[in-house]
Amino acid sequence: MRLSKKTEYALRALMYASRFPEGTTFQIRDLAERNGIPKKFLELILLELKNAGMLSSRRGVGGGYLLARRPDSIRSSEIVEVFEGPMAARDRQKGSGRTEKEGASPAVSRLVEEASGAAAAVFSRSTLADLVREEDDATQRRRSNMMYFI
Amino acid sequence: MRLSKKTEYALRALMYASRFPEGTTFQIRDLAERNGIPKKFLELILLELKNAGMLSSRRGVGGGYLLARRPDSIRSSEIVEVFEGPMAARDRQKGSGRTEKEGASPAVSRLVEEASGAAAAVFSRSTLADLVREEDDATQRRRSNMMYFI
DNA sequence: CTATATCCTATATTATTGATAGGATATATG
DNA sequence: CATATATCCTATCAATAATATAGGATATAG
Repeated sequence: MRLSKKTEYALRALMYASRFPEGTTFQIRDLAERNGIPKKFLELILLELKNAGMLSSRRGVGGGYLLARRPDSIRSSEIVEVFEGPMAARDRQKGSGRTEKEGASPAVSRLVEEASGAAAAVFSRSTLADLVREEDDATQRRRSNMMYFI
Repeated sequence: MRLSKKTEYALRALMYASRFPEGTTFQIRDLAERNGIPKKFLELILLELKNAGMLSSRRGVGGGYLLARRPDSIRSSEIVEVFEGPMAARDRQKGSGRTEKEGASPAVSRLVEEASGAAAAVFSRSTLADLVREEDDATQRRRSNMMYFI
């Protein structure tokens, strides 16, 4: 299972956004520079996240982006699905959907959907707040380990 | 989660192979024609499956391919991994592996690996024999449904 | 009015996937 | 041994998707 750069950048961007106090904005330029993400590419991504309702923005001087929802209310699965599309095909009504692939085997399709569902469940159990917390913990652990060598 | 055409064709090919009595061969041409798979493309796929030890072959007149192992001993995960690569990064020894992506967040990497692992587990629980059986059941059910409308 | 920063659409670039091409090699059979 | 058959192998092409850049339009604070 591989995430596209877009998704990876989006996750990192939202983690970055989570670190700002509620109501304060950050600028694309800073986010891009500090995280080594191409600025123009990042613009497109933040726009999509805004359209998905996870970010909001203020234009013009002193403007920027900010989280539109609390980090603990944003599931990782929501973020991933913005860029990777729906992870498991769901609520298809029989006959109407374009679920019927050309020569696809029903058994194979079913297996793939089960696997997708299992992966989706993992992303659903994780929130943006979890990711930020885990990242901080990892950084903390790294610091402690270094202390041993002083 | 999406499987490449190669993987999809490989699964279908092995299911096809499973339906032949042990020790008897089938030809690429027939498999390709009956399943709507480009013949030359299929050649490459069967060759990879042979190199992976799932098929064996006899060349020349009267030759062809045949399963090298019993269908119930071949996990779907093995087949998928031939074409999609290892599903979950495992047994990496610290420092030596090329697991360190450029600006990747540890928390994100960990999440992706957990999701991959969950998907991989699903494929691991399924065997080629399961797929064939399920396919037959589905076909049977479709027939029964049709009977209602006579 | 001007500097700033998001918004929007189009295009370019690169990588991956899907598919073809053409012959080399092995082998059963007459 | 000649021939037809079928796998084996490597190279290349074509189509698509992913990644990235370009250039301005629009809004807004001061």
